[in-house]
Amino acid sequence: MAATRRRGAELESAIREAVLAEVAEHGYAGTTYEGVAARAGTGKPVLYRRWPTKAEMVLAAKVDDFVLPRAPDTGSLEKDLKALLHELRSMVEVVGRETMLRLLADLEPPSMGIMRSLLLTRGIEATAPVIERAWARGELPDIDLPPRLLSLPLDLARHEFILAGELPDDVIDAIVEEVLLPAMRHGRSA
Amino acid sequence: MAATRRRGAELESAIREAVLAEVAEHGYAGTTYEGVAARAGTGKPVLYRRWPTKAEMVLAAKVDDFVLPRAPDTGSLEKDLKALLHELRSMVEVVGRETMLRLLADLEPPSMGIMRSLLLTRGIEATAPVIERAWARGELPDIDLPPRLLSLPLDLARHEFILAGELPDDVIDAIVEEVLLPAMRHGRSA
DNA sequence: TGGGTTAAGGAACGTATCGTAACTTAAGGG
DNA sequence: CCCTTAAGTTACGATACGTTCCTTAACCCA
Repeated sequence: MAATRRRGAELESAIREAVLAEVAEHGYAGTTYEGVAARAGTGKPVLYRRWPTKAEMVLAAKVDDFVLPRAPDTGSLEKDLKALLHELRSMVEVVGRETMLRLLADLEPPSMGIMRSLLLTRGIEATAPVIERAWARGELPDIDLPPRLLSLPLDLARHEFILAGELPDDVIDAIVEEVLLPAMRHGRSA
Repeated sequence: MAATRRRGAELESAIREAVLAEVAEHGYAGTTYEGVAARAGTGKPVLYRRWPTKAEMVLAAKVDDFVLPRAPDTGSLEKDLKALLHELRSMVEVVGRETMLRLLADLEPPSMGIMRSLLLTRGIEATAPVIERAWARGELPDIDLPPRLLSLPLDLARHEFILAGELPDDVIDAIVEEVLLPAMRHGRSA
């Protein structure tokens, strides 16, 4: 049928687009190897050769959506933190609650570790510049915060999103005002 | 074949035991209507008549495992909080990470809301007595903490368990010392 | 106690997806 | 230009799904 036969990057990106489209259209649970293969104009064996499980296939297609949230310098720690969580919200909404939960449930040790450290590392990396700016402004004592405190903002927001399926503005405000600011202003140094 | 035919509570508890055994043996993903029916000595239609989805069937069997963690009075807020998280650990280990994640992913609005408010309510109820004892000891200013701060201990522990699959002692210590105590001692009142 | 209603028990169905196994034949490299 | 690799295609058995139908035991109530 197909006079031509794709290889390498061309094929991979066609598959990637098919995976994303299927997940967007039918959800993670409704995404199947057969559906992806059909949409990508290829066959199941081509997919199985690359990813032994659906979870790894979806993760490979979605991994670029796990971007690093970057908070703008708003002039204050409180506003920076709120801006950071707004950034995160856009990000998790792209990934989606169902996909996030099923990836966490389906992925096995090798890939699971990658995803976990990706979430953790990003959580710390994203918050670090916000803290450094607060130091520069004199809003926080100039001592290192423990890693757990650095990952706290994204951890709390993620937990909220996983449970509630959304992250409304007032919840962001409450997290920042009631939890993050007190903990960071008075937290133990590392 | 069966000269006798069970009904009501007798049948329900046989099914319940079968669900728990199947989940324990094959995991949530490996649990099927057919497996449960076979183990309970009944048929699939009997199960489908009661629960339209596997998630609701498992939730019904597991709901009693979502107990309220009770922290003993250890004499200090710090130790009370650590004891509370140790209690929670026993609880979530019974439910299991995979079951927790897949229930969160599979349950639909009606049952999902029940589970969510169950987690949230328990999280607040479990922490409240710990805070009251801290007030009595003079360890905390005698002002109401916002609900988000009350649910924070179990929220953080749950998030850790969901991501890491375990909740080691040193993580409990770090959560309490680096996050919970600073936040609670200096948190805004409600 | 008898008659009627409910639902348990059992079997079978078509459908969908899984994961794998062949086979052919383009595509790309030496 | 040959030769290795792997894309594309078809087909397979196995498993679980969700449903339908039928029988008859268990229970309720008159």
